[in-house]
Amino acid sequence: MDDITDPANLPRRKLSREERRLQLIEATISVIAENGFARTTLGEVARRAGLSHGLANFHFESKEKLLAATLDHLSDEYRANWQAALAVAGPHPADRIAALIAADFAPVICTPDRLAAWCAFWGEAQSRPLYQAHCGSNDAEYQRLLDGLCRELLALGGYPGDAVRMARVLRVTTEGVWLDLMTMQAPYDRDEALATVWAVAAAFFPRHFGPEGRLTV
Amino acid sequence: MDDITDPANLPRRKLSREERRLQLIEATISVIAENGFARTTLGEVARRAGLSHGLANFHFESKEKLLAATLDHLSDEYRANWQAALAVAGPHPADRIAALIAADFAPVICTPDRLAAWCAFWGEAQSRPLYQAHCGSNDAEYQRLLDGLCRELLALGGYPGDAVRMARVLRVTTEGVWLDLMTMQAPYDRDEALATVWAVAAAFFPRHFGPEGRLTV
Amino acid sequence: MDDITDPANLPRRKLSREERRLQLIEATISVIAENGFARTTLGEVARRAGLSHGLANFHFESKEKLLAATLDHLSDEYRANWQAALAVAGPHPADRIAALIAADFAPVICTPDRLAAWCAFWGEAQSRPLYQAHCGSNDAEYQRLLDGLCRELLALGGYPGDAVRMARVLRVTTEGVWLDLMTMQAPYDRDEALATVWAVAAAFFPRHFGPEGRLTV
Amino acid sequence: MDDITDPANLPRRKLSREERRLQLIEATISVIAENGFARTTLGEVARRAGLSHGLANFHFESKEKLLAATLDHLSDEYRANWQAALAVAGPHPADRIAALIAADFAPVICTPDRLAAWCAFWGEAQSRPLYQAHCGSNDAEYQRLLDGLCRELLALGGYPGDAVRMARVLRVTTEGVWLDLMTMQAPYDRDEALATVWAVAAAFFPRHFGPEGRLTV
DNA sequence: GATGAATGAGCCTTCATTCAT
DNA sequence: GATGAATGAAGGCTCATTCAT
Repeated sequence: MDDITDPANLPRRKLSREERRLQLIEATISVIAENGFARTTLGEVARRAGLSHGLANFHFESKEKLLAATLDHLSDEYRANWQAALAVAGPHPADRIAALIAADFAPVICTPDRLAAWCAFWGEAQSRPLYQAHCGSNDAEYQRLLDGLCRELLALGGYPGDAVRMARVLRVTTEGVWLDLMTMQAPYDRDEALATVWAVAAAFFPRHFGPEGRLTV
Repeated sequence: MDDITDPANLPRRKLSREERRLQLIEATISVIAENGFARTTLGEVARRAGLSHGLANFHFESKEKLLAATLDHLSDEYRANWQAALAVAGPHPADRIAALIAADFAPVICTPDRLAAWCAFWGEAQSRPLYQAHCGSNDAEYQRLLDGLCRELLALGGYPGDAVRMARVLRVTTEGVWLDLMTMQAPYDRDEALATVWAVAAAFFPRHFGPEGRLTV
Repeated sequence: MDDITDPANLPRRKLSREERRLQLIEATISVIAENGFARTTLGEVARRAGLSHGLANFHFESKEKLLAATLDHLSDEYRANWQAALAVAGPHPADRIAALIAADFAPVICTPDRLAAWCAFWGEAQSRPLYQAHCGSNDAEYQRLLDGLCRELLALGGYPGDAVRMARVLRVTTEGVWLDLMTMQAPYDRDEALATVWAVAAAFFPRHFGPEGRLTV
Repeated sequence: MDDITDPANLPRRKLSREERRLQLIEATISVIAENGFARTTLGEVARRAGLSHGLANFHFESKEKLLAATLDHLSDEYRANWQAALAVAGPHPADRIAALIAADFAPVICTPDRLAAWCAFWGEAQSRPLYQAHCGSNDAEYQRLLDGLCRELLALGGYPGDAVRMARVLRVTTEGVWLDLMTMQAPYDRDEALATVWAVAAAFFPRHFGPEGRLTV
């Protein structure tokens, strides 16, 4: 009855807290991406994770907290991604800006599921306080960093213009092409998306960002 | 009891089909903006319009169709706005591009409610087929137009670069700053938003779009 | 504006009270037959009658009363039918019983719509008081008549058995084959239905009801 | 507060799936019988079962499927009843026909609630496809059996007549007296109902079915 | 008479949450 | 830890009824 060698007992083996949480968070991203915020239910999340209905509540206490944890996960993952990219980038501001741009289209980050989940969080007014609470500081950190890099490169290159606006354009262009990838019926591919953001950098910093997607420092 | 000024008697006043539909659509935009897609209920829409919930179904048959009609309304309104702007713009491509950019930030269009509603429709996976069906052709028309104008201006000004990408950047930058206006805790104002998009145009077409938000043809 | 020769005014011409009522009752029978009791709505009845929604209530005050009037109509029609059949039948009890049986399968009465409506009224518990109130006396009259005829024929023919039971069997067999016509996937036709009831009469009164559906008095 | 005898705690007691399903099906039969098809609501069914309305959907997914399960239950119960009766009946066709007739008036089957529910399913056009899908095969099996028995007895006894029609009359007479029990204000009792069907058998097969409800083989 | 907009009660269904096992 | 039965609030929708026009 309690034979641990019985295969029927195997699926029931208890996973660690953290493993279960991650499993449920990934399922949540997937469900949000596919069904949208409005039709994301705990039941569907649990089903996709191959778990029972009640377990999601057991691990996260409430749907609200599961969504918050999901947003946290996405935000941390995003931050870790660009930080890793920065770590291996050269010291020149153009290098670092290029690294940040490229990082946004890394295969781990620029996944259909993850893009759709981001869009859902942006679009849902209900989630705005959630978003502020969980991504606000990460976003602000990113923005300060990009602002600084643009200011440095502006000074180095003697370019005209407003660094804050340029940083903003770089950021929102990325978000915009992400939206395109979600919204359009026959969207362009990830390379074209990256090239589009690169074109912005090339327009702002023509002597550093070449037309062919290469740095020309 | 028969006091016609009694507000309780007002809802029973009959309006024409079109007036009621518009009233309900405006209420829908308002509710989506405030509560998000997931928490937009027929009941709340009706309450905000000061009507009974049954009336929404009477006029639109279902929630789905009310949302579709709302999206149609937004889409038509947006299209009418930029077409009107084009109608009074000069023939030069720079004039026309500037008109299109400015139109996106017209007070009628760039309303908090309307921006939030647009974002909600973009973000909700559930509404993607709806969006395609109701805005797809308008979007495509806008994009073709902007593509053509960029191509003309590129040729006229002897600028380097890819017209399609430039048109795309102009469009997604607008969407991006709209998102900022929705997402940020302390967003910049509409003028700064417009200036941001203008900065893109100035970077792409420096001899036509001056740094001060003025055409320099 | 009030040109009576304008063809557009023709469909609006006001019908007499009785014509409208009949029109609505026929529509009700049709809707009950097709959709069943549970899905019979005033709206559908009005639509099928080609009239406006509110008119049904205007003429019948409530749905309940429309159904009652429909049942009255069916009941009166049924009664009128067998009374007419009796009026032209000979005086012999066998003649009169045969006339009653045949009357139940007259093309005017034994219509799919009407059968289905009868079944609906029988089946719907809710309508049982309604049924009693509106058909009870007609049913009782019919039953007394048939009881009497069976008693006479029993005496005349020297048959054994209980007249009341025989009358009951004749009646319920008719109802039963009606139900068959409604319930079965591939029911037999009206002639076979009539032959079935005739077979009962032939079993009870073999010297009067021949095997070939002919009286053998 | 934790008193297990407190009735308020009872509903929270968990039962197995099958027990709950049966409980809800019995409640459904009862509500259909009392209120009719049109006024059978999940809420009323749940209330009568002493459960929450959500549970009905939990166990049956939809009202439609609850009704289908109810019909299945009735149909299986009916079939099991006459099969059990056949199992203990003698081999002679008259014995078997008599067993079938008597089975239809067994106290378990011929309950007011169950009769009313049957009538409701017959009468409601909406439920006709449901009926075909769930009772069609059982009905056909019963009919084939009765056809065969009548044919055998006809041959054995040298009776004139059409076996199929006789079988049909036996069946519809049963249904008809059932309807009487439902429809009439002061119906006769179950014994008289049985005697009525017996009278039919006696008329068809006089040398086997005696006038006193006894087989005379 | 006739129309159809408007109301609101009531239904079916979904789903977050609780909790006995 | 894990399961899944049970609850009940809330949402979408239908429809009988009312009533201004």
